[in-house]
Amino acid sequence: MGLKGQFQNYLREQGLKSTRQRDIILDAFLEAGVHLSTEELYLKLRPYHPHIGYATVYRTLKLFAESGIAAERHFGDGQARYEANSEEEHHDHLICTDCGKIVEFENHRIEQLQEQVAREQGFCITRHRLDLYGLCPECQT
Amino acid sequence: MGLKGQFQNYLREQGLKSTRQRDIILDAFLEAGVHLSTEELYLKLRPYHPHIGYATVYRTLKLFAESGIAAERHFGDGQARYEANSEEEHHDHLICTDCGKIVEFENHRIEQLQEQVAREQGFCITRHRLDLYGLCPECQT
DNA sequence: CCCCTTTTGAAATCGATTTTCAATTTAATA
DNA sequence: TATTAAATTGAAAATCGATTTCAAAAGGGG
Repeated sequence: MGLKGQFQNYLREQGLKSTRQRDIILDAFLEAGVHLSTEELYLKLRPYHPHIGYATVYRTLKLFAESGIAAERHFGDGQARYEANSEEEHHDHLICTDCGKIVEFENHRIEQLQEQVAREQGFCITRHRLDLYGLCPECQT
Repeated sequence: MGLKGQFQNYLREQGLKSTRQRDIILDAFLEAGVHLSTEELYLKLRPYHPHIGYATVYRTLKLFAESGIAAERHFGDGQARYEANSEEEHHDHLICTDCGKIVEFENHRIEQLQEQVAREQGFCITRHRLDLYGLCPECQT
C-alpha cells in the first residue's frame, strides 16, 4: 500500500475526515520530493489553490507526521521540514553547509552499530537521526 | 588549558571585555553539566544573581559557542541547548523520549564509517550529529 | 582619572508556529 | 435524500523562543 492509502487508513482509524484540501496537499507534498517546509509547500500551492490557507497546510503536515507517512525534521535553519517516509527504508543525510544541498544515504553497518551502542546502555531505540555536515564536491572551491 | 582559559583567550583575541556577568554565567554553565537551554540557565542563575538579565545569558551562550568552548544543539523540543566542548573528544547522544534523559556515547567505528560514506559522495565533513531516540532502561515499563 | 568601546538589562521586535472561533464541510444516520 | 453531529477550514490573533534596540553602566588602555 502506498503512502496515500496509509494516510487514508489513518484518517479512518482516527475518525477523521477525508477532505479536498487534504488530498490536494498530500498530492503536492508527495510530488514535491523531500524536505519541504510548511511555508514552501504553502507557496507552491497558492498559485493553483489560493483558497487553501497557511494554517491548513500547517495542520495537514502535522497530520502527515502523526500518521507516519512523513517525518518532521530540523536542519538548523530554524524552519521545520517534512520528508515523506517511503516505506520501511530509512535514510540519513549529508548536508552541504555552503549551498544547502542535501544528499541522502543509507548504511546498514552504521545502523547495526547504533543498535549495539544502545543495547550496551540498556536503551531501546525507536528512531535516530544522523546528519553529516560539510562541503559537497562543487563547494570545495 | 581549560575551557575557562580558552574563553578568556578568545575574549582577548577579539578585543572583547571580561565581565562579572560572563564569569558568573561561565561558572554556572560549566558547573551545570551539559545540555542547558538559555532559559534553564537563566532560571538557575536568577535566585543568586537576579540582576543578570535573560538577554545577557542568551548573548553569553552564543559567545561560548563562537569561542568554541560550547556547542549549540537542537534536540527537537524547539529549544536550543548548549553543551560544553570538553577538549577534542566528540560525543553523540542517546535521548529518552519519555523522561528526557540524555546519555552520551562515543563510537570510533561509527565515525569511521561516516567518513567513508561522505568520501563516497565526494563530501568533506566538518561536523556531524548522531542522536538515537528511544526509551531508557527505567522508562521501559 | 578620562575617554572610548563594549556590555548590560528591560523592553520591543521578529519570524515561525500554534490556537481561536465562526462559518463550512464531511459523512454517518434516519 | 434530508438531518445532524462532529470535524475541518481560513483569517486573524496569540504564543513562543530567539534576537535586536537603546540608553545607562562598566571595562580597561592611556
